[in-house]
Amino acid sequence: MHSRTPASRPGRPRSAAADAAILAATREALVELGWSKLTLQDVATRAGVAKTTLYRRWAGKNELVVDAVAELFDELRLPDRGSLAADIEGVVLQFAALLDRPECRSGLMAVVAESTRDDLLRERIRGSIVERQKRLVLEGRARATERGELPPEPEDEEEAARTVDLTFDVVAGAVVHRTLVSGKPADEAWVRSFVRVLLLGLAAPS
Amino acid sequence: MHSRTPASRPGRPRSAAADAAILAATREALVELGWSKLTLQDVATRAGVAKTTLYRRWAGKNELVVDAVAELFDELRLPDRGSLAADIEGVVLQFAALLDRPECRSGLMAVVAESTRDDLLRERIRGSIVERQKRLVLEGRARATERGELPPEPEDEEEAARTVDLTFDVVAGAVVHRTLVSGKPADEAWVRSFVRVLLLGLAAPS
Amino acid sequence: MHSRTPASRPGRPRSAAADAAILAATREALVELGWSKLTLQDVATRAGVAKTTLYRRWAGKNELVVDAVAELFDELRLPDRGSLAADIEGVVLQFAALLDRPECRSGLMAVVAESTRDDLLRERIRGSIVERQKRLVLEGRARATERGELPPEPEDEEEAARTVDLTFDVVAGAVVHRTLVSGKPADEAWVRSFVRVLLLGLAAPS
Amino acid sequence: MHSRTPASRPGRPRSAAADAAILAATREALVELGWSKLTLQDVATRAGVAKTTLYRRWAGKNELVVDAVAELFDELRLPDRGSLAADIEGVVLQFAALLDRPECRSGLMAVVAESTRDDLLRERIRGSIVERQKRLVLEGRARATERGELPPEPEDEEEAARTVDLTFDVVAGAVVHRTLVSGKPADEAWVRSFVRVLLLGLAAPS
DNA sequence: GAGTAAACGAGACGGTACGTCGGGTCTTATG
DNA sequence: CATAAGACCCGACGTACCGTCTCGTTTACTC
Repeated sequence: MHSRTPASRPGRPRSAAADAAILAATREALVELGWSKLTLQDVATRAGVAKTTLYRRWAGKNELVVDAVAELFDELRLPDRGSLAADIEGVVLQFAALLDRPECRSGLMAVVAESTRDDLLRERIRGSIVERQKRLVLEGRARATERGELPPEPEDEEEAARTVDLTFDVVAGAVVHRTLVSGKPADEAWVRSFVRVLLLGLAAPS
Repeated sequence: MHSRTPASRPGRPRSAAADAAILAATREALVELGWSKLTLQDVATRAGVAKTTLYRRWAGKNELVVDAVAELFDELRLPDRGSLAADIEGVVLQFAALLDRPECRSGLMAVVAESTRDDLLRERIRGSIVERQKRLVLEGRARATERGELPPEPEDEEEAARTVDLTFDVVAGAVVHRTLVSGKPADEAWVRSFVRVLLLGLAAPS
Repeated sequence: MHSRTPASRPGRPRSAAADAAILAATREALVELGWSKLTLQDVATRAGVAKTTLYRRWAGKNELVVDAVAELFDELRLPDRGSLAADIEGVVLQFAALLDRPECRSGLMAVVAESTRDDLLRERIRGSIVERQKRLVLEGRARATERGELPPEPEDEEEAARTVDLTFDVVAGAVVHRTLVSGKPADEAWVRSFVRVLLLGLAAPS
Repeated sequence: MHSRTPASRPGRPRSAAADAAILAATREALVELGWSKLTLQDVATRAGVAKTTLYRRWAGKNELVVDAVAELFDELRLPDRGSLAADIEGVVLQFAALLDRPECRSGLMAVVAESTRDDLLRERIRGSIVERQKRLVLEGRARATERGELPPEPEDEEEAARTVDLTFDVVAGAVVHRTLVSGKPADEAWVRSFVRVLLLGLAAPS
């Protein structure tokens, strides 16, 4: 294993404070300017840092924004509200609130768009954002299985993973589409309808 | 009603051929370069047109790409395969194929990202792309209701519209998320699983 | 000889009023905008004329401005003030006043500058402006010779022409340089000093 | 006195070589293209420099060309040929040769034309070109006075300055007009005639 | 506590695209 | 035919941002 903490390399160490300041400044700039008008010089200035310092740590705008946005998603929590439906409603509302924050709206879609032509960037997004948050699905599923609300997990691990992926794509996709494409709020009423369809299907009697 | 066909305005009329050539050139450039490296000068050159001609018709890159991509979505058709599930599978596969085309991948997410800070652009996207394709949901729903696969539409018109919106967000969102965010193919197996969840719910016995 | 008055050519005849309006509009625009910011579209609009009409009559900006400025020089008159010195002073003051008008300042030097790379333009300037005004030198010289202020003209015609040219270059050049390059007014005091040098030479006792 | 050499300002210092390369490239482009077809991008490319570097140092085409042309004038020298007439003839011939160089012809008149509407530019021209070269008049005058060819300088300083200015306007103006407006060469014969008039006046017996 | 090596702030630099503007040509319908 | 209107192609404009570089300075660790 290569030295992760290189036993203090020679020379002046990188400022730890700078990283945090830069990410915060990036989010601040995203709020005020949005992705396309955000400039790295502006971020550097807001962070009280030189542009070179910024380039020493991130390869470019995309990578920086991925990291800045990724931190936001770690705030998500799966509440225990007693039933699967209520639990999902809770986390979906949090997710909707997150997507309502301008730094998230502007940044997330932009890097996803860039990632369609940049495989490294896609992997970075998947690693930093998508896969990290599948923990929520896993946790909810486990809790629901325990409660008897869902059938036991299939023994086939791949099959189980596919179900998690599908669930995540449906939930995340629906909320993102509602919020950013349709441009309507994912409010409590909508979330209730959505979770109903998710659990019971479209064909269920209303 | 104001004159829609202004009985020949003075001066040389705009070239009708130019519009089509520009939109085609835009898609071509999206395929080769992707959104972020696409330049209007390049599009103009491909279309055999001056840059000014392009700016006379569209306000900028965003508006141009929306129109170029919107045309693609009109190719979608709802096949009649005998059952609701099969119909949805059919159209979802078409949608997935569309999102697999580079001109669509690069362009669509980018303009959605821009639209988070530009209300006019969002409306343009909604009008040109989203609302236009809800026809597919309406048609599928009507056909399924006729077949007895879905309960009759609610009498409340707003309620009905909400259901259509929700269905569209779930379907479009899931496919987009699978394809562009998770970066995995929306192949037949995945579509079958997805439609099963959509119609019967997550809790359904497998 | 080709038909100068074409006995009514077929089709609509050219508007005679347009020419005058365009030249006047050109001078007006020169006053307000100067050479470099003057646009042909603007001139056309001021003249109440379409741009095509303008291009049908002049090859471009340079030719148009030469004609517009040339008209101004025809106002110059050689006054009879009784002595050669006084006559020259009179015409030089007129010339200075002309060069003080913005339409002249801006236009004249600009076309001269262009003419350094465009032989047709130089000939046009010479024909329309320079040679036309040598009449003043000829007239003044004749009058002075008659008065006995100058020796009789040399019999050699070329020699005589050379003297006229030299005189014109010295007078016109000095005034232009004073006014446009040195940027100081060619007022009465300066003109008096200048004419003294011109007639008596630098070495003359003051 | 404020720091002229600011003890090394922060940041990368400006490339000294770039300035010279740009001015040389400007003259080269003036020769090949002339003022009106000269583009800053082309100059930058010739100089092996980015367009931005050029704009960082000069406000625009006018300022750049003034500096590029001004350097040429510093080559002028007043030869000592033994008499005032011969000295003037010598420097006038140099001046004529200078005005025969395409980079000078195109550039000089163009910036003078622009300066009629731009006071800062006029001052720049005066400072960089006109006033600098009055040294030649001063030197010639001093030498001639010493030789007894000219009466001693007036004690009134303003009066003396006025004479210098007048001489400069007459000499420079005549040569410029002969060369650029009349479009004929200021060759030895012409220069001899001119200097004769300058020193002895028009009325002198030939 | 001097030496070394890297991080750092500042800003110049080579590029590239932007959106605008003017020149000059053309294509309409109208006079 | 000439004209008014305006679209069209072309190319330069001046600006902005990118990502790299080159300075002088600062801050640790090492010998």
